[in-house]
Amino acid sequence: MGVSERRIRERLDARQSILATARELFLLKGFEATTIRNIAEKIEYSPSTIYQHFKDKNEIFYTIHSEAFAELVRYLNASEMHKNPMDQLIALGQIYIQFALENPELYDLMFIMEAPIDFLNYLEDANWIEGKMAFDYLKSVIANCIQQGLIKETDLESLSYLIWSTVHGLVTISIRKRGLKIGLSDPDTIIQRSFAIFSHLLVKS
Amino acid sequence: MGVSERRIRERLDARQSILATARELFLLKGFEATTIRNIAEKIEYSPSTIYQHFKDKNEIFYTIHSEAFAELVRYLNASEMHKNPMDQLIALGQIYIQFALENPELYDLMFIMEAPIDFLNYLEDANWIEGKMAFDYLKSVIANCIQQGLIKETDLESLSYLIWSTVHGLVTISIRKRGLKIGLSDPDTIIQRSFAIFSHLLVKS
DNA sequence: TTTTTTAATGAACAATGTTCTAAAAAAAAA
DNA sequence: TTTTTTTTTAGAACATTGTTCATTAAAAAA
Repeated sequence: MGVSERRIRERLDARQSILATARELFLLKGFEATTIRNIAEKIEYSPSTIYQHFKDKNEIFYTIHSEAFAELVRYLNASEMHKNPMDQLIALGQIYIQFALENPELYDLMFIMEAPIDFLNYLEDANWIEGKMAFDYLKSVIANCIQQGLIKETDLESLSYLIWSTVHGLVTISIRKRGLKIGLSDPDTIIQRSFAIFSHLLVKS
Repeated sequence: MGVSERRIRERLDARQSILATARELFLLKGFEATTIRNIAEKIEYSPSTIYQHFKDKNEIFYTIHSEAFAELVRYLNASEMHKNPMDQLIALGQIYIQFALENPELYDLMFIMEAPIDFLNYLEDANWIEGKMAFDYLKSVIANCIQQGLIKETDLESLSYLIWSTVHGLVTISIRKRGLKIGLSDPDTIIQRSFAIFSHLLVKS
């Protein structure tokens, strides 16, 4: 009988509507201003029902964070149009920056906020697979660059960490509003220019 | 009569003890876990008294944030032992990283957390002078490098932003715990190695 | 001593995440 | 169809939070 299947489907639907609403409110008002009661009200359930689907607020936002990684991957895939790994690497950086600037709240959740990592720490010895996969992908592209002699550097891990850090730094200064109130010209422009300088440094190395 | 002077002094003492306690608790337990009631209890005042000295919790932590900048400047001053501006620039980066790794909570408050900036936004058209001064100092050192032909780059602002972003990115990935759960080797080590690579890129440009 | 100004308090408010017990609904068994 | 069992939902309750406000205590001025 398909009754139990329907129940599973209903549970999944409820879960999905919680996530969709949480995400909507989060993008609209931010993490702290998105309350369990807000979410519950919008999906017309009681607050306590939400706790049958998620351990706590952090788990909800950990899940959204994971979904956001799927979107980032979709962005990054566009880099594979480039045959030359150096071109691909630079495209990767540009797309990463583009994703962050177009989805600052999601980027925040993925790479700055503590909530998702707090939930991860609650699960014992759980790895941050979303981050690890993205970093491994970056590493593989850089490895190609090295292999083809486009970059001469032996320490793959450190170079990858440097490149990630650089684009991460470029966008987080902006996202956490340290760039605005410092008298800089338009944030997006300076990020693009800074990345261009960094690309030149890399290519000529 | 010195009576009003004493009262001013007493007010300042109270203010200072609020700040000292807030800072102590913050370094121990973090921002959110440091409550107004915690602070009040420790200095043996009622919670409401604190609001006679500070508008809200954000103002307390904005003040601590400003004090932390004085400490950062103390760190950075050590870079002036170098005559060669390129050496100074690299020392600047290393000291900046050192400060962040030795005072991760303070660094968080200064460059990542939203609380101080939220308070700044409450004051209308207030500039982030602490950040601006630090950035201007960095710019001046880089300007010296350009002037002496050690770096060939016309866009001073973008290059400065790039260098700041890079060291900021290096340390924030670690501070917000994205480096740990990714299977990286020791965070401090990889940060040092990555910065060394970056230094080489800069020097050879 | 009396008046006025200043400082400090304690109670109270609204909002939060979360838990727990009881009710309602649905499914399974009789 | 009726009864029993299981699952789902709700509502009340708890402890905490930042913050405000009327009232009391203290200190300074007159």
